[in-house]
Amino acid sequence: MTQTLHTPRATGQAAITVDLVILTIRGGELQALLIERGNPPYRGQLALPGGFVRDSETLDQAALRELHEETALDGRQLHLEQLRTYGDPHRDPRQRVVTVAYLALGPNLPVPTAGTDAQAAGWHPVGQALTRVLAFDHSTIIREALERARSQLEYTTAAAAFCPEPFTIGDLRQVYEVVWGFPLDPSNFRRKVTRAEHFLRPTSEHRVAETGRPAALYRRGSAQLLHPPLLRAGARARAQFTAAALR
Amino acid sequence: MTQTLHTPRATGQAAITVDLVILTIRGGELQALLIERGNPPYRGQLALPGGFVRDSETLDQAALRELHEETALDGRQLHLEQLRTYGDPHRDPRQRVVTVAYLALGPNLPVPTAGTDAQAAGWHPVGQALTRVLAFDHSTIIREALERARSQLEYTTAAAAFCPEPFTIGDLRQVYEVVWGFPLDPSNFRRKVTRAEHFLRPTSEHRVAETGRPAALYRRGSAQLLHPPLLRAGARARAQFTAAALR
DNA sequence: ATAATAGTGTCTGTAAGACATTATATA
DNA sequence: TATATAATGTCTTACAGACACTATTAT
Repeated sequence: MTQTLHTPRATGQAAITVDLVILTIRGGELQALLIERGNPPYRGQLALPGGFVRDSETLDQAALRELHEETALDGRQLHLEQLRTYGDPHRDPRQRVVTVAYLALGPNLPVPTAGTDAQAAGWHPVGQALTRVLAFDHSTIIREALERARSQLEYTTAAAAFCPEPFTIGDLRQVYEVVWGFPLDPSNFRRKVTRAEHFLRPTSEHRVAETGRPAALYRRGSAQLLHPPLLRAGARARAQFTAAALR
Repeated sequence: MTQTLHTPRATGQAAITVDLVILTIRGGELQALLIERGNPPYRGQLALPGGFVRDSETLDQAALRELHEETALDGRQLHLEQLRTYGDPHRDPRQRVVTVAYLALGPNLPVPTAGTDAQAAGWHPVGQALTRVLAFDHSTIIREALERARSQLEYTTAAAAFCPEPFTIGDLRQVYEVVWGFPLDPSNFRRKVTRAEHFLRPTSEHRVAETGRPAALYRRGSAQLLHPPLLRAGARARAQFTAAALR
């Protein structure tokens, strides 16, 4: 027990790692950063980036460090949160490894440099990533991360973490559409996010696109939570109805 | 890294425990199960129940086992979910201990038996528990657990886990009032929960109270999520307004 | 009758969904 | 001009908050 801990024994000892589900939007698609394993087990298979937690660092610090090693970004610009911990005794065939999974959302992240262990790292559309067999229990982790990300968009302002500043309301709407996988009404979406307090900070600038009226540019506001939430339920019902009508 | 793990080294090794925030409603108050530590460090201080994860069990199994050891209940009747993982390198002064915290919600749990390590276990109102200094980082854990529980009541049917079956709508409303800490309109609450699909399963029975009209009895329905959610925001705003008016 | 809680009904304000209309750019 | 996207406005529906009113028990 935490309370007694008379003697340090093998019981309860495990290696601690952090694994990162790093999501970004590239080419109008939601993509996740995956590495190709260079060593057994699961050699040659895709896996989430991650690594050991060092003796001197907190779990959050370990996640930030791994994030920096993989994407050369510091955590100040993006959304990073603990997702869940996975500790099945046989999730790693070699020894017991308990991994704390983190979810990171970032804007237009760069093509990753070659990993420190000469592992190829690259972006993969999450749709593909979900159908592939990943190493360890990483398929489960990425599936739960995607659901968390979708849910975060409902109740928080996390969607703005996907947008490089400054951004338009159209950019922000595209984030929702790509992550949720169905279209939103542009008019109602605008009304919703502009009325939410401190979600968007207006600028006086505009962006001239290839075509169409120039769009006003915004920056991220101070709000973390979205009140009231922007729920998928109604829109999803409509999308399902549409999908049913097409069958 | 999880991916390489060339050599088993000290780096990343830690003891793994589970800690439980077990909440129930007793005497119209939200209470948490705490143990009094019989050994240093933090001897004599209050702490969350918990213990080592065994080599052969999953994290969820460890939480269920500890729950059974502390309350003599199996997990089938109550709500149990992983809360968060705490791994500050100095959270335990003796060695590195990473703990996976769980949140358990149960109906009218019994007075706990003496702990296996002769530790006194007992129920404490969460309000008091929050003001006391608990062992380790358990004050943080219980604070985050309370916020999670309050949030769960908004988006899920978890409130019913606090009610011994069968229960009345008044019982269920009292759960919300006790956990959230402010009163709800009985009429609107009834409309909300009865219209939510598969939240409540009606029975043909009624309960005759000391006074007042007998109340219809319900059992928990199959729904896990509450659509649309029952948000604190509006009600909280009213409560704050009321509190402000009283000052 | 009175008190107390259960349960129903109604009015109002807010916000979401659907969709029409106007504004401003490029080709 | 046509086309595309931005931005505003309008109508309707769903639902929450407030609260009046009825129902059914015990004292």
